[in-house]
Amino acid sequence: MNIYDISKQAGVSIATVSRVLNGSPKVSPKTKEKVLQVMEQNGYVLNAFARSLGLNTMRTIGILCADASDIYLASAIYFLERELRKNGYASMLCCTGYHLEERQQYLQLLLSRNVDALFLVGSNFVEKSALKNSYLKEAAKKVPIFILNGSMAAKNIYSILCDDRQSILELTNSILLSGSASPIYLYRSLNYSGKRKLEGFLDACKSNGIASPSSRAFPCPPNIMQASVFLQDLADTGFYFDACIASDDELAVSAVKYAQASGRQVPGNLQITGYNASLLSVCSTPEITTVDNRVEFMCVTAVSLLMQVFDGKDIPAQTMFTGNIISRATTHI
Amino acid sequence: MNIYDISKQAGVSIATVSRVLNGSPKVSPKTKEKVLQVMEQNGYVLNAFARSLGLNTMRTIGILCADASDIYLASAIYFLERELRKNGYASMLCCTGYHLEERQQYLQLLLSRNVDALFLVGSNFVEKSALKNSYLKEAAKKVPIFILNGSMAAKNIYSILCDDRQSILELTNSILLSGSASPIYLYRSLNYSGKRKLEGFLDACKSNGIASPSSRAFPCPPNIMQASVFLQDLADTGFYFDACIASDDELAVSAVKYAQASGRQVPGNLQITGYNASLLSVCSTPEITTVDNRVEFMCVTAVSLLMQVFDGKDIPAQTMFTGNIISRATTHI
DNA sequence: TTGTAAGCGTTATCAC
DNA sequence: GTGATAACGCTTACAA
Repeated sequence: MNIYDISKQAGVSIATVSRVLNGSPKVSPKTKEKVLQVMEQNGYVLNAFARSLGLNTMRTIGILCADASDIYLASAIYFLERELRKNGYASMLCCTGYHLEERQQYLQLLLSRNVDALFLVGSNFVEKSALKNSYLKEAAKKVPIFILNGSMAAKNIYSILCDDRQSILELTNSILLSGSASPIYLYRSLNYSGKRKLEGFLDACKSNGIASPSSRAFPCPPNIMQASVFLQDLADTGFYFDACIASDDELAVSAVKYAQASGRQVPGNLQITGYNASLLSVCSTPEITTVDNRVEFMCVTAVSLLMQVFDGKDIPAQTMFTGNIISRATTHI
Repeated sequence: MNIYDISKQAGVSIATVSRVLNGSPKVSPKTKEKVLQVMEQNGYVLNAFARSLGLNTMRTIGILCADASDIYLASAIYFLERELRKNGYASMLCCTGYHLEERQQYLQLLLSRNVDALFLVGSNFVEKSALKNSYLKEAAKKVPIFILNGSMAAKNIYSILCDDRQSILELTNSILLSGSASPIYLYRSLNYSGKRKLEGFLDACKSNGIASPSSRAFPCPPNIMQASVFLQDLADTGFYFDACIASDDELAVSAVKYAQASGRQVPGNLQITGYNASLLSVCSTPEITTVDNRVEFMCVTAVSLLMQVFDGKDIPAQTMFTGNIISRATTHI
């Protein structure tokens, strides 16, 4: 059942059928009615492939992320998909893992499906070496690329991100102001966002006269228990700290677990903060002070910017917004 | 740049170019070499739309779920996408929310994109009334449908799920055996999986001589704090319970929070269990005893079954597997 | 307001 | 092995 069949039965040309299909105003109500009726009767469905071939678009956007099961990335995917759908675009999802080679390969997979644009969610997509990023620049020649929560300067590549440096800076300042004098910073990776957060911590320490701040920043093992043990070991070496600024909520949970296991009072003699305002931050007891980096806002904005690009408008290469500190029970702030 | 251009430059016909493109063995090495060289020189890329039109498939699978930010659904999406990609299929994601109307609408969206099959993740897709499920049967006439963690009998619809009833039954039995005499069951919704879990609880209570078990099952408010307050209120009415069997980890976290707020010892005079073996179950302190319902296994199996369907093989309409109780610190088991 | 006809870039079926 | 040529089902000038 295609538009030829419909056109015959309705006694019109295929062009008219197509016009009805695309809601053209240049069809008489009567004709339109008739055509729709015939379509209805025959359970006609439009062939997306044929339409795509003509229009050279399938109104589909590719979403790349390292791991859709990550609680933060998952929420970003959710919001992106919702906004895209509102605008009539479908979402093609691809989880790349954390290796450059796979990222390149899966990006090709999406491009080969002729997506109209790409969203890269998470700052791990931007490598330090320009050479390793060249595949992105190459891809950007075909479709606009949006990097969410990461940044990279190149033609047809747009970045949108929370000012993580500023958030951690303010958070650390508040923690120091509220009585802590020996903060430590805990992180997992130093991708773009990771580096910015670390900068925020270091800068806050410096401006508050904390000695050798970089010796107070620690890379932590990935899982909750391991990270908790790591802190216990650190404390056992005699290294003193009275505040843990964690780069994400999961790491903050580890700190809470460490505190509970070693009998330290939170926030009494150990303040703890997380990042992302995820469900994890309220699952722990006490509930964790964290930073809302406005995933929903980021996604809504990103989609809105994409639509502007499609409309041929000129948009800024980078859009940065501020986060919001959510004070809870693990701090005095 | 299309195959006509290539064929001209290479001095062959478009059919030969197409054969090279599709790795047909019926091309002489020399010709193949030449064609590939011309393609390379011109940076030729195949047009996915045209190919799809010819083949009538784009090797794309639609994944429908209520909410991709849900920690359980997110992991399912992750595993599904990974497995599909391994088999050369892309994934189109659509989050439907929890309303029937939207589910129908978004299912149409995916069908209109000509996906080759549909995965419905979560038992909320199956309605109680057969009439409300008719849209699924209709869709199944076009493409095979897989329901993950739910069940429905119809042609071209396949179900794959964990035996949640059995898991909760065993869990409840163990809890009762370990000393609790007044268990309560906490749940959020009574979709297919929800009903099965409740049955497991009720059956276990009956076989252990617990009086009027159905008066011991409670629907809870959605968010963590509200559910915790709900339990406090319940206790305040004088209703006694010494074990909380929760239908998911988040609800179990609420129970832990209630216990901590009201000074009850866990598991001393209150045992608590969750479900899903999610990150939430280890974020809480004490870590929560839970059921691993094997999301990864479910997804890997589902994709494998789909590939068998594509191969024209006959597969069972329903596949059910057992869960695995993970004993942690909130129980005596 | 409607119709004709030329694309869109492949794959598939023949014949040679 | 290779080449013509007909689908595939739609959009869209251009004509009427």
